[in-house]
Amino acid sequence: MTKRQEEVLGFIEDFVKERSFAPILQEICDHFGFKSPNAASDHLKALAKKGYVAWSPNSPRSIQLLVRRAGRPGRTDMVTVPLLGRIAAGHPIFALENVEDHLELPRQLFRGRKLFALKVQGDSMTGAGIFEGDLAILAAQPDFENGQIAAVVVDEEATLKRLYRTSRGLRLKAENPAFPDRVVSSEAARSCRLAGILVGTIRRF
Amino acid sequence: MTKRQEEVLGFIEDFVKERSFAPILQEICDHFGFKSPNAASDHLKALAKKGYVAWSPNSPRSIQLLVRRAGRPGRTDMVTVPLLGRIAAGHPIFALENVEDHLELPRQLFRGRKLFALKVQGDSMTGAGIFEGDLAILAAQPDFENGQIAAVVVDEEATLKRLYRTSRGLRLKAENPAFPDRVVSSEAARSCRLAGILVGTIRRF
DNA sequence: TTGAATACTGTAAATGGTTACAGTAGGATC
DNA sequence: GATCCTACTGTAACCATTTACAGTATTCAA
Repeated sequence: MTKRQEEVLGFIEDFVKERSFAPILQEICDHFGFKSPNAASDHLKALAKKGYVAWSPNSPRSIQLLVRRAGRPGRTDMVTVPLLGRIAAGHPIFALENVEDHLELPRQLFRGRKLFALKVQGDSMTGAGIFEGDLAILAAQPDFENGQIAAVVVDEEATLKRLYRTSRGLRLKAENPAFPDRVVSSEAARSCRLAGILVGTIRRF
Repeated sequence: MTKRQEEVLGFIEDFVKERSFAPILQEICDHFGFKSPNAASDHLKALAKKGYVAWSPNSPRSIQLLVRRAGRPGRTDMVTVPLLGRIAAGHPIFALENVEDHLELPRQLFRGRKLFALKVQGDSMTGAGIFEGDLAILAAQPDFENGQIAAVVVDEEATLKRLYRTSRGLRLKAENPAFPDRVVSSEAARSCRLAGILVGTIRRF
């Protein structure tokens, strides 16, 4: 592949990436300043001959890219956030068996380093604007500050609650009058692990 | 989306999956046995109006799928979503002077193509779990379906409300008993523009 | 130094594909 | 009973896009 052909192929790749369909000959010409559609056509014939692209005769925008080349570097720094399902009490939170899916999110969107996501179940936090089906984004952290919302693993289950330290132990407060507070004594607190604190929510309509 | 429209959309998805470019109208017609290209054209117009596809006029094979339904792998490409501030009634929504900031989001996180964001002000939609300070992600669309939450520009201001078509005009319903409904008559509807429909929210704690 | 490939310009024909306009029929809504 | 939306048929105009044909200049290998 010549240098020029590589440039043309690169342009087509970029075009497809951005618009999700291939350019017409004229658009290739416009980009490079060619004054005849045959300039683009010639390049495509060469690329087809060498196996980089294919297209159907008489069909606009039918160019197919046949070779996947090294991807260009992305500008935004992304984090892959695991969407966790059931969190078993005995297992480490990030165990592979817990991972149901992955989200790719821009790193700077939410604060915190070790991020993970949970799908909200139940209505215990509706008072804080957190509803069933929301994605809760959490930062894995060993500690919390009074009044923060966090995911706590108690009895083999992860629940989202507002946390307070009290003289009698840990207080888990739901943001919904229908759900009573729950106090975990300091002794029992060993069977109760802080999974992470809430840094954000995402809801899709 | 009607059953037939879903079938057409499904065919386009399959076609793109297999051949990596969109079909022409005639190919859609061939598949369904339509005898006029307008049959396919009509379906596409309906799908476009509802935000499922987009295409460029006079451009063969330029149909873009806007909603990711079946869990396609696809690498994460990003959209730059403008965070809009004050939306002046006379100006185009995307006017540069409106843009306060930009968000980089994974394209497949929210459906819709022309995305923009607004910072929620006020408590009129708390019943729908939308609170002051939330980022509302909206898709610019010319039309809506009954009951959808949308940003409407009335009197130089953008408000988020649930929309209904009624015999007397457009009904803007707040999701908070403290805020009364508002009905915009068909005549006054000219001074009231649909900016976009709500596709998601993001909250940062 | 000849031939073959690359890298284009320029014009025009041919055709592929979209769109416009007109119309039919059924179902839903009010 | 009027009106609107869906779901098509049919014809034809319009134009977008490809392709054919003819030609120039440069590079590179045999």
